[in-house]
Amino acid sequence: MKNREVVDIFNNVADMLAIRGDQIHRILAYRKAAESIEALGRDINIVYAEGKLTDIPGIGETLAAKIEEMLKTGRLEFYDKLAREIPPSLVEMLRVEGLGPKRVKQIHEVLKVETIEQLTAAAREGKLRDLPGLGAKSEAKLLAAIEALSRHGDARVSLGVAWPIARQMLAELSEVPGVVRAAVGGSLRRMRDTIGDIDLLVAADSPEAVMDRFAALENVESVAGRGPTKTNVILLNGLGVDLRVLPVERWGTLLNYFTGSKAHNVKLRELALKRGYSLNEHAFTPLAGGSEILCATEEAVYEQLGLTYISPRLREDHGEIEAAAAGTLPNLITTEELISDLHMHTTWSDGTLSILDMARAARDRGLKAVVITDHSYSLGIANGLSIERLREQAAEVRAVDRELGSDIRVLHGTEMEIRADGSLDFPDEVLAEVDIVIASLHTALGQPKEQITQRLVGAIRNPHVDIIGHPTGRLLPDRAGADLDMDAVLAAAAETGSILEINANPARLDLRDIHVRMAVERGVKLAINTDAHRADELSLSHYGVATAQRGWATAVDIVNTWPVEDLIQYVQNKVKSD
DNA sequence: TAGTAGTGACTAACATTTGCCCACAAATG
Repeated sequence: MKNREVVDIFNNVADMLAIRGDQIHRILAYRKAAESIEALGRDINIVYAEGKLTDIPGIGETLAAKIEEMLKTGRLEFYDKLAREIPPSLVEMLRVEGLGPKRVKQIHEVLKVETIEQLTAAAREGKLRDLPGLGAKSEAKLLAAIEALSRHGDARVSLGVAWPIARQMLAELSEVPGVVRAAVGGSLRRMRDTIGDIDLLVAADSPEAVMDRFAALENVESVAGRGPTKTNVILLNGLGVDLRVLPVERWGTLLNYFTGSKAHNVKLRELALKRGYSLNEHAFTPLAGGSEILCATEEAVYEQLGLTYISPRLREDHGEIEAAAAGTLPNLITTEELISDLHMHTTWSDGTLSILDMARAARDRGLKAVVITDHSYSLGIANGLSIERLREQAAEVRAVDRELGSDIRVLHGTEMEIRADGSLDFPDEVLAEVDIVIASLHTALGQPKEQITQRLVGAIRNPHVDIIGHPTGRLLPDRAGADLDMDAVLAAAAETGSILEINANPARLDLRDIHVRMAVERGVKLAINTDAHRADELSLSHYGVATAQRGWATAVDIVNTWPVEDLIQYVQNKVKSD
């Protein structure tokens, strides 16, 4: 059984318990366990084999025993028993916006409705409006919500899709008279790899004008709710957008609240209570009575709590609050610190620009070094290079390097295929001729864990391979990527000094945040590369930086901050030390 | 249910807005 299945079962159990009306803390225990396993980054089977299940936050003896049962038998008796009482199809009904556990229970008990289909029929027949607490309006709203669910689902979109939309909306709201500040909040500000909805915040004294403009933006399909301080809309693409407007003197608490995460907020508010304040999005209020303490900046919010400022990228309740209290937060990598990009393509394979044009574009962006890394021949669909063409290309790269002089170093590399059988496209003597070797998986990503892990570890152990490109091969938001044993991959990289890539393309973000953090903890070096196929894709590096930040990475962890001579020295040492 | 203190009992997840019905459920971070 995989992590994902354990997570799903625990989440389903939590939903079933909620519908049944169980005690809140029991429900929370299952949710917390599911979240912890989701953020684990390691195969739960391995953690179990090590006897370390109860080391996972929120897993005690009872849940450890349940995990053991699932891993050993593939089933959970408690879940099966619960399913006989609360049909799992009722859990599906919770996905309908506007339906929570109480309503689902009520509808199930009174009308014997068990599925979304039956719910639709009941609503069409006008049976819902007679239930206490519901009316004709709720009935119509539920029908619309069911329709929306079947049209868009409740899928998340990738960061790269949400970010430009949010920027555009923000720009338009900023133009409204009276707007002092406007910002993105939520998971988008935290730069999670996928986004469930967009959260926007505005500082203004009179919200009405802002709300009007917001509701009238051209990509807005419908207004789902509107009050004096809060409006939420659905975009044409199905994405939800929330807008919150407060006066500027409350900006710090507002921004902090609306950035989240929820778990981070709850922890902060608990901390506030311990220090004698109630904290909400408006202000700190002394429990003993007295006037509010307003925070115009987030720095002031954290200071009031006795914490150093915490970057939005870290706000997941993954230890950042404790680190801020102890003053041990890392000095996170920034985009400005990147001076090289080690992975890009040209017309020699599937890129759109010549070597010279790519190098110039990189130079114009202020980079000090680039590595030209076109595909190798077994990736035929991308016009991969043969040995002969690779050698021809080397001459052109050297010429471009000379032509551009001291402004930028242009190095020759390759993005070489790791073939399905684990062999590499180029022999060692050819690899020795190029400056930087990236090895990547593009095919047969569905191989069994053992096999694909060995395939990647084999490449890591080749002394000529310097970087592993987009290690898992995932594509957001839907393709999961290779089922790698990340413990084994990181161990091999740590041992050999191999560099793992954080591919900055927002459709990849691979390595992902939790694996970046594991790599940083184990001293594995990382590279933030754009994998650009066009000039404008060189600007994607900030997504990679955000991912690195979410993994608590600092400049020393990221080889793109190093002077290029140091990097060349580093990869040459790898060959020598073999 | 987890965690803690202590081997069975107790505590623990914050604070809001909105809609719709007329007090509460749902949704938000």
